[in-house]
Amino acid sequence: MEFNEKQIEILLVAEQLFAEEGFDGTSVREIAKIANINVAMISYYFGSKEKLLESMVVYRISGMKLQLENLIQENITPIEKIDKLIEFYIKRVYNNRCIYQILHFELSNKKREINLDAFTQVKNENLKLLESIIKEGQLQGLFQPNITIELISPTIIGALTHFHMNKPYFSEILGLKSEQEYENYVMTTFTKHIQKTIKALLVYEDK
Amino acid sequence: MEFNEKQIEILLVAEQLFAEEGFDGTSVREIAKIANINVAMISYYFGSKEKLLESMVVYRISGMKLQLENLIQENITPIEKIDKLIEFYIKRVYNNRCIYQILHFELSNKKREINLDAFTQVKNENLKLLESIIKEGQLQGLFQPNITIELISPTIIGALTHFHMNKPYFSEILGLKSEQEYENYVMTTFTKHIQKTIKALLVYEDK
Amino acid sequence: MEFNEKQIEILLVAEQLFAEEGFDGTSVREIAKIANINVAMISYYFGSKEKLLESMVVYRISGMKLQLENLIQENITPIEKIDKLIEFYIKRVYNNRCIYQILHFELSNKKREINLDAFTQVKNENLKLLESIIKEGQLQGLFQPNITIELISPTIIGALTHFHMNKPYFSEILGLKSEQEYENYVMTTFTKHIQKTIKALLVYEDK
Amino acid sequence: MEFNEKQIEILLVAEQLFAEEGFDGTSVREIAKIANINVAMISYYFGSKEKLLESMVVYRISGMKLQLENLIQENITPIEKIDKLIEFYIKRVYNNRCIYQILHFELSNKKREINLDAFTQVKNENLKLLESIIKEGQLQGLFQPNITIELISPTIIGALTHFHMNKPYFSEILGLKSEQEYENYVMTTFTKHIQKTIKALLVYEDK
DNA sequence: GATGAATGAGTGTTCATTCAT
DNA sequence: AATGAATGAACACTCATTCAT
Repeated sequence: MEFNEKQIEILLVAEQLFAEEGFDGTSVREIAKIANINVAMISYYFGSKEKLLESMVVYRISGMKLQLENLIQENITPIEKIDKLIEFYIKRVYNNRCIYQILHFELSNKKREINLDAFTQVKNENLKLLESIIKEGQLQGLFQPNITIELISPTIIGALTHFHMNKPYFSEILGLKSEQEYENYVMTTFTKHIQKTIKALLVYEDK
Repeated sequence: MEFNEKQIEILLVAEQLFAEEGFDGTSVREIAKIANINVAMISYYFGSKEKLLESMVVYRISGMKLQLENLIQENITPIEKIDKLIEFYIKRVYNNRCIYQILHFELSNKKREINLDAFTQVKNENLKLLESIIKEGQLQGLFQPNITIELISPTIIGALTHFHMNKPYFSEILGLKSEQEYENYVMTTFTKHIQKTIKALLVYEDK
Repeated sequence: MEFNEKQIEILLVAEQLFAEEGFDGTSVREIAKIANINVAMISYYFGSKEKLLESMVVYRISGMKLQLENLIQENITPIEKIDKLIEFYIKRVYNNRCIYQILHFELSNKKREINLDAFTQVKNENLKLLESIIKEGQLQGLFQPNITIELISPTIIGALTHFHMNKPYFSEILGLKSEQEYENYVMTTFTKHIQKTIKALLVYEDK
Repeated sequence: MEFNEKQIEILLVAEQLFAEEGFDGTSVREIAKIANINVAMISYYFGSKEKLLESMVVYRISGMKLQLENLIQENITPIEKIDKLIEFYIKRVYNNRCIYQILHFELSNKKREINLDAFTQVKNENLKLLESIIKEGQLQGLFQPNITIELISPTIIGALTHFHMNKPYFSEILGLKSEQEYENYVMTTFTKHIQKTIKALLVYEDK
């Protein structure tokens, strides 16, 4: 599916609004007003408000697929790979934070039924990649056995999501005064914290 | 603020619906129907739908306050305290998962402005308690210095929240076939994973 | 099902509008405006526009049921019974001409699916009554055999309906200048014409 | 007014839809989709949806005009003429049942104002022809005097129209299982019933 | 001559809330 | 104290039509 310029503009406006006010909390009129188009255009272009959301998912996920394959190829240690993977992961979630937030909500919303196969596929690929890195590390005797690999990804994304959802609170206690400072914190201190946490987990010998 | 029996029933019904379908996705008629009361009761008892949400927050948080004070008193090692704290923490979030989920989204919703002072206060107390434990451990040379204490709590809650939001996905890949199995997994494997992760972080010596 | 005063007022307004402008050609706002009520009342009272129509049918048909049973009991000749039946029949259709017109249309409209069991029942009862009168006449040697009884009723109603649908045309060529004159024509000349027609059919010996 | 091939195709599609779902119940998009043309074509070719209807009337009526003139010329008895006229009449209405059904309702619709002069003209010609046949029969002493000639035509068309509008009901009670059986019934039993009815009326001596 | 894009007005319905009792 | 009736505003969506090309 391909989108024209006007459609993409609508998608971007809608994405921000959905993230800020929720899907149900956003009216098509609001979207139309901000996107500077006629209300009817949304039905015209996407069919319905729900289909607009689906198109949004398609649009965003199509831009997430590839990219990280070459990460594992590089001739670096598993530890470094983990660092790189986490950095890449956090960047991706942060850059796509709107759609992540929207889906985060709609996923847990029993009412809506969106086709999330593409999204699940992305998650599965991530999981497989992570698994291969960890197994490589375990073979080399660097990582401990008995790692619940499936819970690593939610630890990373969950921490970031929670942090971001409570942005005002954390900005306050961490003294982050601008959007720039906040983003900088995520990309440095926060990323390092997560990297350290996961690496610690991997090498930590439980009694 | 105190609530009578009928009000509490409304709060419980509304809590579940808000969690399942979102605040905007739930109509007062729906609540009234399930709670078996007249629609007008909601405005009558709480003033408005928004104030109902605020009352819900007050009601739930008032039941969260105290409790953990005596945790730190016990004559056990900081490591054991961390274990206990995390277990307690996960249990609390899991048992109050509905209100957590609701707040998770309403917090990040620019439209809504709920008074969250009580909630912030709880978070601050948690943070202080965690801080005192970690500092105790650091003094005893058990924990590393340079821990970003503020990011530990979001790591715990974030992981759990994310896990729970993607319940269908994780139930699938982990083979959890019933509600009971799922809850059991959270209380054992998941809890151990988080405990291990945080303890690893605290003792892990970064190069 | 029972209707209160306000509901009946809405039904009457809607009936006239549906008859004049068709179901699809009438908006609920138009009904609300003329009935001097809020638009939301229609959904509130009847559930939807379609259910309003169904209620209208129920309301009108419930007033049609009984009545004619005693017609056949009277100790008069079959010929006189036919006269009485036709007069009664024309009066009933004419007095309920709005709902007849509406149903006439909606019946033949593939889109709509209204529950017409009650209406069908009325038709069947009419048919049975007519049948018994004609058979009585045939037994007495007054009426010819080989009457297609099922086609008598459509001849009567069809003629009246067609006449009424083309009211402007017939008023013109028959010089009926007022509503009163028109109604008077229906009740006298038209009725006599139909009575004569049906009686002729019943006694007419085909070669 | 002349129509090109494409216009005629649109008219035919629209005619069927208008008959099936009513004028207001049919959208131009629906017509365009089925006729496999662009939506804008309808406004482009006909000016508007309403003018499309008017064109349809013009188109259909132009094909109805002549034809029956030679019926009366033939050297047959008035009775036979009546039979022929009714047969011709029923065939014509049946073959043009779509436009008849449409007009049936739009005529009685106060909203719409279609130019029906051509249609009225056809009706007047029919009336005149019928009148001349009956007067011929009366002169020959075959028909009774005191016939309300204007009510004969509505009796014929009305009966057929009513029968057709209630097609499902009559198909049911008459055991007509296919379109073919139905049409056959109209052309034989129904036609004979009407012929018999009208002839009976004409020769019937009222007490 | 013909059409895809776009529009403003209108559709039926649902919303949270208020009012009279 | 409690509620059924009622309301105006808003909802997503569809309509016939127009316009630029």
